[in-house]
Amino acid sequence: MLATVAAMAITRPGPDKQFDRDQALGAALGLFWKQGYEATGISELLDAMGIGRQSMYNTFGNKRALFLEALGSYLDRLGGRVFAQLRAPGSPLDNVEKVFGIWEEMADEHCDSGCLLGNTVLELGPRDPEIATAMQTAIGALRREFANVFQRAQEAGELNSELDPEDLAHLVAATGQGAALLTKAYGSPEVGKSVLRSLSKLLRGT
Amino acid sequence: MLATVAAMAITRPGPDKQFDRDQALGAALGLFWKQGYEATGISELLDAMGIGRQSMYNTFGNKRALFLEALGSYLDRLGGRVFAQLRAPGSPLDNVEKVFGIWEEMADEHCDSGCLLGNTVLELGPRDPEIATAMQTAIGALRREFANVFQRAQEAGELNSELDPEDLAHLVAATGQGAALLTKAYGSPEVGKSVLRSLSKLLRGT
DNA sequence: CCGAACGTGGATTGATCAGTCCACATTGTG
DNA sequence: CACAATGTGGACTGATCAATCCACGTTCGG
Repeated sequence: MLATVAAMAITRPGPDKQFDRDQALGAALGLFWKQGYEATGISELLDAMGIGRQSMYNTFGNKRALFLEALGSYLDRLGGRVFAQLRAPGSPLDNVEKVFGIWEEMADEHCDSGCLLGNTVLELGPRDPEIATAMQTAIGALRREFANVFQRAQEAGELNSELDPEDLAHLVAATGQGAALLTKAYGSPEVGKSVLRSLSKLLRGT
Repeated sequence: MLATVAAMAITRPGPDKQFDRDQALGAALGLFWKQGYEATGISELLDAMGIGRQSMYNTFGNKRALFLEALGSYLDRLGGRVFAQLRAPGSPLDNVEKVFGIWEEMADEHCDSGCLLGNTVLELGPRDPEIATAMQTAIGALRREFANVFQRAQEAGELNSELDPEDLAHLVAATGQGAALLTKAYGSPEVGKSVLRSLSKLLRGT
């Protein structure tokens, strides 16, 4: 499971850790996100996390486990925002566009990192079946949520009912990934944002 | 330059190479394409190419140069087909859909490899400025060609003239990359093909 | 106040990698 | 036939990597 293990509640003897676990994990996430798994070395991670070697191994296990935790926190955080927005009351198509807004915000703040989900699919998918399966699951969850919201949009008369909600969900997932890739390719958010706005227009039927 | 250096025309003494350079390059391309640059080792390359270590270094220089040649041949081959189709006489929008057909064909034949252009952007873009620039150039050339064809489509009345051809070109480039990514994520061509067909429908105005 | 348990950091290890060295085989030339 | 030039393959090298070992400092329980 990629789900983060809940922090141990039992009090135990000995000194507490001298660093903030979540902050260290966030620093590791930033590096993995921008550089990828293999291109990020342990020493580099330790510098960014501000902790020593043994502390990292004691706390997270090994490099792969650290990466899995960082990936899980990324998916939880981003997925949480996106899913909440898609399920929010109000116009379904407006909610889709608000999700595009979240993605544009990400492009602004992380224009040279892309999307960790897509990055991981390409780098680790071919040689790590467990990660590949987890990524399929994450994409599938996103697609299902979009399919639902497109279904509601059709029922509300906001969307051409000849289109298949499942296919549109695939299209949105693919275009979102492509926008993240172009954003990283150019190191600037403008192209990716233009992509999302064009897709909005097409979905609106113009 | 990524352009392949023309084979030397001058005859020279000594024995000829005992292998087919293009075939060896193709084998290397297949591995880099599927696995990425770092995940592909020299020994693995040599096995697939069917040649010895020293032959590879004599012929291609080093791993990076071998990769650049493989990448160049990929871009030349695929770009050649796509550009020719976009410039072909006839309906501009039909030509766009025929390019989608080329991409679907690629998804069928290489469903677990994705697109080497996108793969390279994500893996090597952040730490190899020369490659990053080359990838920007390749994407830019593709985008320009699509923008031209969308312009012609609008002049022919095939496409809503309120849309910006440049933005649409970005959208198509992004969605194509996203479709390749989803194809690799699932290891099957169906999702990617559905994405391209949905995009076709939307471009046709439903 | 002492001792056990834990966190920490520097030194070390074993594996793996790209790249090189060198001896040998093969071919064309004088 | 012999020499020179080139292609080839196995052994080797130096660097880098993740991961471990071990000695030290700190904190809490009895």
